[in-house]
Amino acid sequence: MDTMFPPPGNCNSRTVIDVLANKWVIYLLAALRERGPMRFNELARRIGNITQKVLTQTLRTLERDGLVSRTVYPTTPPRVDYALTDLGRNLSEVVLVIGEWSHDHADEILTARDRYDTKAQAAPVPVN
Amino acid sequence: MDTMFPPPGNCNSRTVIDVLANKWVIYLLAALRERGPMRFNELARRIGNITQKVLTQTLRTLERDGLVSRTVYPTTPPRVDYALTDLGRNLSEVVLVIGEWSHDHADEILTARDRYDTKAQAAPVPVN
DNA sequence: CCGTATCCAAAACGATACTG
DNA sequence: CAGTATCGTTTTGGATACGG
Repeated sequence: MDTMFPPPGNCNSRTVIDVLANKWVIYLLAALRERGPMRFNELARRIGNITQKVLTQTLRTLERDGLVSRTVYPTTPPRVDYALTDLGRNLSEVVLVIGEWSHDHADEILTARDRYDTKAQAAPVPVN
Repeated sequence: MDTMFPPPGNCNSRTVIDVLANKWVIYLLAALRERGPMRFNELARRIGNITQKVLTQTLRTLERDGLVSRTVYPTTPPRVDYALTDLGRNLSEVVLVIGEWSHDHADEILTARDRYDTKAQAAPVPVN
């Protein structure tokens, strides 16, 4: 592979990258990886700050992409389990790498951000 | 680390993950990793389908986060080079992992997507 | 060449109400 | 419990024009 992301159109890699370029997808894959199969509301609580609508949407696209499986148990009330497929578990390894890097370097990013904002603040902007 | 993405508020990891959850960021880091320092228009051509506005925006946030450095050579016409910082180069390793996975599994995703769409199509929807 | 500024369209997201 | 449907807002992105 001489070039990783050949400019567009004919490049399949990009369509996959676009899947991962979504924070909800990353949180979801991470949660399912950590805890195994989970129910809808369980996932919602675990992720936090996600609405039903977005959770549903995200789960559907992951199902469509063959990364997550959906199993319905016809009980009352209904029970629905979401789990990683083999492909999804495989991808979750990548997510694990992302998570570890984030954990390890979060403070460096935040520090850089502070420094940048402080400098911007120091610019000689007239009071009015 | 018992839990990778503790639900929100107090979690620094998430703010970093949110940086990477952006296709332009991923493309940019990949391009700079592959080819070393690049000029503005060079980056634009390399990535393709990105507008000046978005390229500028993305570069600024990466600069703010300490991932990319910006060097201006005061020639006429001006020359501006963008390069990975040490931190950015470090993160680009993660991007490399993403890129490789995408390359290797793109067809599986696309196949799953086709299968899903075909099934949806097969649903017994009345003509009207 | 390397941007910024502005306006506009499209997509993502949140809140809320309702259903099997 | 596990969703769907609708509406309004916010965010993101594209197109274009202009400036150092």
